[in-house]
Amino acid sequence: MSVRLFNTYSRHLEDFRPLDPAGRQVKMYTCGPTVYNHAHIGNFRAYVFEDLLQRHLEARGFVVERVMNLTDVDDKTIRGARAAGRRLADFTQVYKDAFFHDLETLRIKPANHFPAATEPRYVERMIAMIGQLEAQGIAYQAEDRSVYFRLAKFPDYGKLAHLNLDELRPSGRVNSDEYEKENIGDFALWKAWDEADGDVRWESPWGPGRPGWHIECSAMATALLGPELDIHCGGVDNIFPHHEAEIAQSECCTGRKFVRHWLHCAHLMVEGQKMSKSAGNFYTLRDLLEKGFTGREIRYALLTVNYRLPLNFTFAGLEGARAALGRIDVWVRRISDCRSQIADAGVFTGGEMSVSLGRHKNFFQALDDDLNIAGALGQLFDLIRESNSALDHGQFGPEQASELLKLWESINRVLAFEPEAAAVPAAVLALVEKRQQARADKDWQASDRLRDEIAALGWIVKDTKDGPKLSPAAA
RNA sequence: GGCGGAGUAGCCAAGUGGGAAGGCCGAGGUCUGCAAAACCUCUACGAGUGGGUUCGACUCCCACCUCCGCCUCCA
Repeated sequence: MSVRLFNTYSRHLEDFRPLDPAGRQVKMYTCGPTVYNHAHIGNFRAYVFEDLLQRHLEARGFVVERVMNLTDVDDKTIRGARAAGRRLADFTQVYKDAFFHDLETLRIKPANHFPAATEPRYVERMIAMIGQLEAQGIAYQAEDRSVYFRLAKFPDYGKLAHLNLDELRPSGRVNSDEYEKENIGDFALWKAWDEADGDVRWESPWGPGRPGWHIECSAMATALLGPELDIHCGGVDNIFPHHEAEIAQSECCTGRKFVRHWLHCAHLMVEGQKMSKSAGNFYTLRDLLEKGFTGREIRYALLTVNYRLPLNFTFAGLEGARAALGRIDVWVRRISDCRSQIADAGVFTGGEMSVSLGRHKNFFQALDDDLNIAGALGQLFDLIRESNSALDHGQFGPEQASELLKLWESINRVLAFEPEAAAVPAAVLALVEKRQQARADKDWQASDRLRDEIAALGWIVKDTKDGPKLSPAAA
């Protein structure tokens, strides 16, 4: 079975086929952050979804080359830099660094390229593309000295969003004083400099200014991945007008179909409410880390709902994520321990790995179906229950455990849920030793006191039939 | 007004024209010095509401209600 993905353009599930004749190389572009503040969990939902997509494609044998852009010049970054009294590049660098740190916390695989809009080679390319559009009569400079895309020249505009532009009703945002444009829908390719921009300016054939937002993605995507992309992702709010504009610019410049598969993830709600600063439910990653949640717990919470459905992000959900991960942790540790044991012929009576192999296969088949993560996790938890039961009944030996761990590793390469292997301090190990002696002596008071001492050092000790097990107190 | 998405247990959530996955929480039990874990069992006679098609509808169709998104630079 092949990977099937919902394509925003066709509004249908489609078999995924990359352009590469060998069917292996995948060119993937993902819209990245505008670095004017810390990214919020809504942003990260999109990045976690894109990470799952990449990892699953890799599990299916594809080689993914991914680009994620950084928008480091626009109205918001310029405004922020001015308010902070800093140079634009210094201002955005803070948020770029924070962004990369956050990606690591959430175990998101780094893209192969993180191009920034202000890099000279990309600004040059944007100017070149605008020049090309102007030569074709598609771009024009208006009286305000900005350069616009002439929508009348691109009839396909609106097809991605399935909007009929003739029926568009003016919303409150449109009636700005942009009367210089030929058509209300024409979007900026080059924004002429004005005083509010300060020293943020590049020279161009149309005078000083800066690139429009949309051209940035077209320039960087085609520079790094070529004229045709296999996959382009973003949040649903990027569909219109950003991605429409990207299609228009790119296809007019290259004469080729820009993107084969468009994927967009739905928005996130917080505690059933729209996330907004005024509602007080606006969270960045660091807000949640300060509340004691870990990156992988947040990753789990962001990942467990299919990307096309709205996700209700709640603290109860985070607690649930913590508990579910704890269940996985215990299971992984259990089969790891089982593997490292010498087979006990008296207990081990033969395994039934066919069940587990079936679950493993089903896990990946669920993801093939437009990243059905809930279905896939259902298979994983069935696998956990079945193998736990087999362990309890002695129908499981080191060889089976070894096989099962390999299956888990391939699953974890997609989920990235495995706990960090925290090194146990020698002091804790020494206390555990002493406690074992106390238990052997049936000195329960000493045993309980030692358990408290171990807890005070941040570790929880549990007595299983295979001996004491340690785990960090805070997941 | 146009276009699109969604309503399944206390919470999250999946598949399916014919027995309603899975996770969290909860209850009982086995095990255990205790605790925890693990394991076993139980928890929606019903799927927003009302119709219709069908031998049979949570699934298909229609209407209505509610929520969410987009409608010119918010993931």
